[in-house]
Amino acid sequence: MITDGSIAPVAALLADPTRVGILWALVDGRPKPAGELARQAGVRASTASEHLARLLAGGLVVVERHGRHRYYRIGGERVVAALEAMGALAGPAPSSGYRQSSAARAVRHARACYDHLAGALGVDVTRALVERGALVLGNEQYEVPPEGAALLADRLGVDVGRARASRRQFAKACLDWTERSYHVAGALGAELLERFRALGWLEPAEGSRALRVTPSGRRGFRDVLGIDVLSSRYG
Amino acid sequence: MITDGSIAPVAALLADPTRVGILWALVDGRPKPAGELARQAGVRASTASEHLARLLAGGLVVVERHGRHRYYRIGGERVVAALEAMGALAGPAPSSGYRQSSAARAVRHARACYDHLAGALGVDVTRALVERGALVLGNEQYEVPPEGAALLADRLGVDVGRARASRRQFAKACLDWTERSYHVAGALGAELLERFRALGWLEPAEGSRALRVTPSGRRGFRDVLGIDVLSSRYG
DNA sequence: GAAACGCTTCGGCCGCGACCGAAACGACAC
DNA sequence: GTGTCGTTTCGGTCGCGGCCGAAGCGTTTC
Repeated sequence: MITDGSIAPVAALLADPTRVGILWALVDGRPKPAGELARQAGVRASTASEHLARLLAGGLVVVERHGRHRYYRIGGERVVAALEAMGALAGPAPSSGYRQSSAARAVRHARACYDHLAGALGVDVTRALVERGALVLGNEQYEVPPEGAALLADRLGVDVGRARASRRQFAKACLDWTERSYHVAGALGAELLERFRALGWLEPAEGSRALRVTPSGRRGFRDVLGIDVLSSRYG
Repeated sequence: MITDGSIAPVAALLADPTRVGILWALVDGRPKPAGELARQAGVRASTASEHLARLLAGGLVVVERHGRHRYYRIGGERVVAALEAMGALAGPAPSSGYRQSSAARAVRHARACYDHLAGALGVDVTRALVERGALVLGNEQYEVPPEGAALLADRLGVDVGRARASRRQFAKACLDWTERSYHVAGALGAELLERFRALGWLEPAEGSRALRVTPSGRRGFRDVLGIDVLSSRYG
């Protein structure tokens, strides 16, 4: 919102395919060195460096220096939201009636939004954890009572203490547009996603952002959280 | 969502201040002729025409021909959502901690989202109408029972029949990000906003989009809908 | 019919920016 | 120290696109 007329410069940052490619390579939340981003975007290192400098100045990415590498991360969920809004503008045919593309359905199934778990699965996981007393919805964020922490550690191997020690917001309650419901984000959301990956319940699909539920993941979600991944919601 | 990598061309449409100015002049939902848009954007008619042609090709605006005029309208709520997402990217300082600017607060107070009433006031109006039986929330949209139509006509002068006859969706339930609650949109939402304007309850503030509640509006919202505009929600 | 008006198309000018290769700048390894 | 590697900075080329004025097209008015 707000925006006097000043959105043009930041929109210009998204107006170049190379820069969009760089951002798209970063939406999974993992930091990546400039060289890899250059390779993925299909340009020389010098060109990518210029793009990264502009994205940095615009706040769309942030840097961390590690030795002689510079790791770039996405600049925040606002950036992902903007990418998705632009995608909604570019995706559907200009005609008014919009229907979901198969790609959209695939992504909807389970996806890594920024670096926490969003989409239908993220909402269901969050609800299941609330039902089991592992999460309590407070003001704009979730809390984890002591018995909840034990449950998360025992059943899922989640290290709540580590998430709490992070400098990031602990367990933000994030509203998912398409699901119209909350899911847990922040440090705890990232930790959950990391555990699901480590447990082999989720694995990256071939296409960039989507996550696939593995057979063992189906069992895990059903037995531990009571979520039936085969239900119609995920069709 | 979706977005293979194709968002760059549509982002380029928002990368020019003149085009953004044109779109910004259209977000209130009223159709405007090309000449007026050129004047508001501060360019010659020929330049504006080129911009409008590009916006049209991208689906960001639509045209209607009336006599020798061509009236342009905004291309849909998706466009407004994209503008707001870009504004969220441009507005807050690059540093992480985000706080609302005074402009944001002013706009939040009451605003014309697309052409229906959104923001805190839109949500409250919708809730008040639901409480009084004028609206019933159905599946993704509101319905107006017969006694509700009578109430809307008597107390506010809203012509429900005309809204129902419109080719637009009648009374879509639209989720407001910042308020995290529904408000009524579609033809009925536009009709409501029009009535509030005609009654003199709302008037445009100096800054483009914001709407101001007039003194008589304060009385009206309180007496007819039980909404206290002075409450802290609107601060 | 002619004239006025709204809008679009065309030609030309100018500047921004995307790209690359070469060179400079660190950080690490030996 | 020297060499190597990841990254940034610099110079130069090239094409895209925003801007205007003039001309063209369609509509309304007299």
